Amino acid sequence: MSSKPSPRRARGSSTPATDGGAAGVVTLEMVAHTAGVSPSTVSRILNGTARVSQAKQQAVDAAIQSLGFRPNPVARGLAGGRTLSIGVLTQTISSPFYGEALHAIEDRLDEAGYIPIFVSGHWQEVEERKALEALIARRVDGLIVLAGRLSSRALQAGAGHLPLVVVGRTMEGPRVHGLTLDNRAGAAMATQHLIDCGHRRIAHIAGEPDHADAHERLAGYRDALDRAGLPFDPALVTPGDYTEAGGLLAVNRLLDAQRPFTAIFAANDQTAIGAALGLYRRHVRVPDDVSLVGFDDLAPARFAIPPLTTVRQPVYEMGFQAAGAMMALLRGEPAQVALPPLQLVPRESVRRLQR
Amino acid sequence: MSSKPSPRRARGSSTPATDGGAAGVVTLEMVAHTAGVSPSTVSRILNGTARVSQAKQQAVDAAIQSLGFRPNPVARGLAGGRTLSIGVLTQTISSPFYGEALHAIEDRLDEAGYIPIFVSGHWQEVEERKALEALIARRVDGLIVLAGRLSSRALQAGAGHLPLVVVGRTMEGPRVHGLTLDNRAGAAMATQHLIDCGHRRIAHIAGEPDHADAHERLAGYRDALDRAGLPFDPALVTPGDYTEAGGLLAVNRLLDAQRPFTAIFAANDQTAIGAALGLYRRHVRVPDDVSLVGFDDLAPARFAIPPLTTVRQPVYEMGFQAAGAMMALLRGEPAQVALPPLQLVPRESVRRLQR
DNA sequence: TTGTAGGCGTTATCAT
DNA sequence: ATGATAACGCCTACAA
Repeated sequence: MSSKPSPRRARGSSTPATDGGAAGVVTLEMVAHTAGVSPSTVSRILNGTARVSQAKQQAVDAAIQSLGFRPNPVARGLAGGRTLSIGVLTQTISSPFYGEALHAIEDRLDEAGYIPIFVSGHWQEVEERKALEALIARRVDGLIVLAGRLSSRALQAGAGHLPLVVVGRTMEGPRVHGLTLDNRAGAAMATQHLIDCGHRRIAHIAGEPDHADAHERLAGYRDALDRAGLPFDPALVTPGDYTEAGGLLAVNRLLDAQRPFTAIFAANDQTAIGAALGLYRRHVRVPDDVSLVGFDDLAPARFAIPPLTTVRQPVYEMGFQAAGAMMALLRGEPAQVALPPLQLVPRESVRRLQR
Repeated sequence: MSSKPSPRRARGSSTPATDGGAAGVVTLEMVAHTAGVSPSTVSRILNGTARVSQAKQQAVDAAIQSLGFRPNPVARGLAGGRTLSIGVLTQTISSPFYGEALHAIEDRLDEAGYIPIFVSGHWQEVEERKALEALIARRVDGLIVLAGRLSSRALQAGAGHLPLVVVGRTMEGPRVHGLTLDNRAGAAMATQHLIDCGHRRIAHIAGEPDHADAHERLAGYRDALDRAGLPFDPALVTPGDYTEAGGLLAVNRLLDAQRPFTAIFAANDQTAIGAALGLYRRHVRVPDDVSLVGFDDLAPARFAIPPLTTVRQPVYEMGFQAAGAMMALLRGEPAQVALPPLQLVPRESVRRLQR
């Protein structure tokens, strides 16, 4: 004989419950019951896994409505292996730069019924690795990585079999996709703009030394100089770290070096804004005395004093496309992405030199 | 007789696997097996649910190590009802203001082994409600809400039995906690500073009309005026919307009104920065012609030109404390939070008037 | 202290 | 097309 130990909770109890639908208690099984079908049928309807008769379809739909049923993603994750969640490894959740990308990822994923799970790596390998593990333990269905220090190999290994989309890096593979922007061309564009305005002695405040894009931007700066037949003067290049404070320090070094220049191309907007403050402190006027160009076109650039001429990076678009690429990978399709090109946004921080 | 249909996947197979620990395949059952104990024992050790003998303790620890076992949160969520995740309803993931709070929440939660799940409400009731539902469907263990439009009642109802921490609102209850800052006092502080510097005709650019804190800041502004025996001139108060663009527009209105003023207290930093640009455009110098004070002390304030005098809101701290309060609620303890007070941060946008 | 067994809410396989 | 039924990986009431 089968003695049935009291279950932990009465299940599928026939209490229709007057509770109007307090979240969380309505199960698929209850839906099946009130619709007079089997749980499998309900599941099929929910997932479109197979065709079902009109009659049952309707009955189930009705039951779902009246009971206010919401499938439990946790149970789904366990049973089906899909959690409808995508892990997003970012560097700082509050980054002015990536914030917009996160926003976009959220928007795009939401469209598809997915939810992003954000974790921060803080630009540190160990943390990034930990974060990746946490995500995988959470059984995310895919991984989107925004920049970071982890090597591509480590990422691939870390992701295992999960589809992977990496922003800011070129990667290709069956379940892997990388999205990049042409930093070098963008930097050349910025520099060229200064040259077009008659500047000949153009300084550059570089980015964080071990970010690949910092090197690319420096290369773009040199490209433009070369193309214009202008000499490259190492004394006019000084390191920054992509922060305002770094820009401030850098511009002081530049000024102290006594090497004349009429314009500065900063590796990003934050650096440019810091530089602008540095110039202000030393009573060097922008753009009257020195012209300034940034890179990124974050919100603060538009309201800087004076408004900052910069190179627009389609950050939101990048996030959106990254998420889109992930959805494609998940469907087993190749990821097709077309990012809008970088664009120069002329504002008021550059002066055209008289001659 | 019982015919056993082939299971979906071989389970607890005795294959030790040379895979060194490819994430996700090692189950608690396998740990139990290699440690020579029952699964419940392993579970108990993992959760500290009961005392176990030293010997088994060691054996299990060893097994966990060697197998590289990581408990599956999804399964845990299903079985135990705890997902070790906290839902965080924010308004915009890329908000310069809440970004820092999110960062803090992440930090604090991480300490406790929890993970935040961020969703955005975009300041819209319907979205906020949807977001809340999504979080609950995901079986988060608690809810942290950052501002928003949802009424406290709706929040309470939406959260159901889940512990709830709300930032920017006063709420109390057994499983509910609200964190607030004294916006009114902060605004009074800012205004008082201007008064102390000799300003008598002080304009105010208000915040988003239907944010409670906008009203509080306006009230604080009036408080200071009253205390100093200065008249309140409605013509010197104009609405803003907490954005730079709003500040720009507002300052134009102020200037066009031809009503003299020597200082502006803006409802937040973004507004102040927009106002600064507006003044710059009209060739009104800050602080020489007009002094300017903001509110929040976000990063851009420090590098504005000139650096903005403002009232520091401990945003990071708020996020940190909110998460801490949640952890307390989860332990069944009352939430104790002590936020640092608001502080005036004098920088360079205020001029002391000669007399 | 430890083990056994049933259950969490779904999905997927097999059979009809 | 539909229904049983086992399984996903873990937790916990109960028994020992």
